[in-house]
Amino acid sequence: MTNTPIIRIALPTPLRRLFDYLPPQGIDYNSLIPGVRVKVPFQSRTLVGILISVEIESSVPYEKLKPALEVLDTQSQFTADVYKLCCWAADYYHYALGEVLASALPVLLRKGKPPAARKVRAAARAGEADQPLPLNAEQRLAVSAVASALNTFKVFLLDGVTGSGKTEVYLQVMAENVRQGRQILVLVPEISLTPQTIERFRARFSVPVAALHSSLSEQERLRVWLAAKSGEAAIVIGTRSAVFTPFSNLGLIIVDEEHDPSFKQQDRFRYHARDLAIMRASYNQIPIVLGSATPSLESLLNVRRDRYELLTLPQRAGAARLPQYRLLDLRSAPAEEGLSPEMLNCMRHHLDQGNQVMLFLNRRGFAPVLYCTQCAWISGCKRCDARMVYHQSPPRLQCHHCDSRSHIPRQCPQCKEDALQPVGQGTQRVEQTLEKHFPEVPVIRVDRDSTQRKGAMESLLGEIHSREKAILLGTQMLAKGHHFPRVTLVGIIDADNGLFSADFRAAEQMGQLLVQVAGRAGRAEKTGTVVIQTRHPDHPLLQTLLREGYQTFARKLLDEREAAVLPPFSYFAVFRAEAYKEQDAADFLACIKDMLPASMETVTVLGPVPALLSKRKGLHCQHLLVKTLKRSVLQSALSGILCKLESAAANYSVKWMLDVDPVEV
DNA sequence: AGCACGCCGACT
DNA sequence: GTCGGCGTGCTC
Repeated sequence: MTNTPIIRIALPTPLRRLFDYLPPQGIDYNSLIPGVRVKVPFQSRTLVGILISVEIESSVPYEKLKPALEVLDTQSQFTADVYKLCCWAADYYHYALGEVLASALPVLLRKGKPPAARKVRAAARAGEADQPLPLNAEQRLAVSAVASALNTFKVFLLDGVTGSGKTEVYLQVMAENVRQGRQILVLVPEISLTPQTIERFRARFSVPVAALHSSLSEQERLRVWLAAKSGEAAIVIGTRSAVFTPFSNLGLIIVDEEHDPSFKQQDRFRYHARDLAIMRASYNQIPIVLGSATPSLESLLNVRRDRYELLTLPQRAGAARLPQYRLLDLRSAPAEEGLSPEMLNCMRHHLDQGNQVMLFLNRRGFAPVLYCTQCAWISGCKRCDARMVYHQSPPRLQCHHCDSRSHIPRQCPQCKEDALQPVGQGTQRVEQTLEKHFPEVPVIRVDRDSTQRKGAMESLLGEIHSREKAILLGTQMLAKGHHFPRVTLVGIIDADNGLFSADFRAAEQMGQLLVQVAGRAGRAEKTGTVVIQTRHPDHPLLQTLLREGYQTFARKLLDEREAAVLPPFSYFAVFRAEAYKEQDAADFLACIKDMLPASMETVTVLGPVPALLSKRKGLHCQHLLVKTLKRSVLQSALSGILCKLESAAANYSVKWMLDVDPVEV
């Protein structure tokens, strides 16, 4: 027996347990505070872990305990709420606590760098803050509802279409919070954190506004993190990982475009930033506002169950009218290169009046596949279960899943005939068609290929704003977050993808996309038109969306989900396994299936089945779906098997991951 | 997940 | 004789 204390450390490793160490030699035991970073030897490596607790004894034999190398901090790196949030998330998403804690820290701190950043001169604020805009009755109601809940935990769903003045509601609620000297966290989807957005917030407030986005250097990121922790930054705007930013005095959280799937992290630690933000608000007893023109079905159900308070904004502020929808039946009017004659006429009409037209097609490249008309060969990817996309400039075949590229064959690789044809439409091909039809109008293409270069997006946006007439053509990156006041016509080139899909969320996402895209049309007092090309103009969901609007559409979808017992009326988790041999992945998942409580009739297990994209980068991917009617049953069923899983995985050569509340199945 | 240890093939 | 292939096993 010894009276040396033991320190329990969470390490950034996928092993779901804590590790015990002896304190560093000669250290003052008073400096062993939970939450400090500790440098420790771990097998042959040195890792930076987080001190969780100080213990009197360890279940590990004393002679196996190694002394830690160094305590790196004098105070915890975690505020109480963030620490609690990490513990909750590690449990809920069944992810190793050490990795969750590490992911909540800026990279420089994870690596063991000192918690300090070079000071920079605070940006000089030019002139007075912008004045608040006058509010309509519903906006005033929304502002006062949130303002009266300051200092209590309450979730608000702010349902307001584009142009209804949602941002103004945020700004005025924030202003009230700023007056009380409390900090604000604003979460936005990746795509909408543009310099314009940040500028709008900066212009309104005379307090420091910091932004956390992907193009910051690690040094800058640490600086913002420290400024928030010290209370110096009054407002932090950031994408999903900003939900872990420490604050000294957080008073309000806003999640803009709460339905956006980019709030769910899709690799490693698969958390949902909106859901974590709600937990965080409850820990702090503060209000949280979820805003969207197209709320998620999850949030709508929470409104229905009186967990959230719904705040609705009227259709559109001022004189601007809702866009008019038109369906074009592609079966009766054959499209030339993807564009039906009626679509072209409509475009001509709007362009002749000096307006802009926006066309939306969710496929980049020239054509989605190269096809041999002689022997039916298609350009498949060798490493993926997907097709190589035909790109024209620069000419190549390219897989959009593994990025492998090849030259375009002149003759069919299979039958050697000269009969190859690019089939279907991508943005590059539509661009070419448009240039033929409208030689006098500039076509501005916005997709991943045209915005790859740093600053390319900004210059394309600049061009759009400087032009009168123009055709904007793009993938969904064009649909989100940008404002184009001159656009009066929006064309959807193919709406059918969302109508018939294996993923039960496809219809919800299609509806959200159509409404969001439509919201881009007809601002600035010009009436907008939305033209939708489809082969299924009678589809009931499409009809409901266009005739009765998103709310009714969403209600019908919710009813369908309830009838089919799909989320949010049930709870999903998916085990994904990848292996070079398909059988290995399937066997491993079958082994998990056997571990799940078979007797429990409230747990349904489906699979293993090949994933939608069954082969990626040469790896075969299989899924196992676990579904329960009660959240707590899912939680305990998963907890029960995860500890056994670590050792089992080694017996199969598989890479596996667990996705709780998956956004795609 | 890493990373070391371990036991069998073609290289200066 | 050694460099190095990735199978197996462990991390306080």
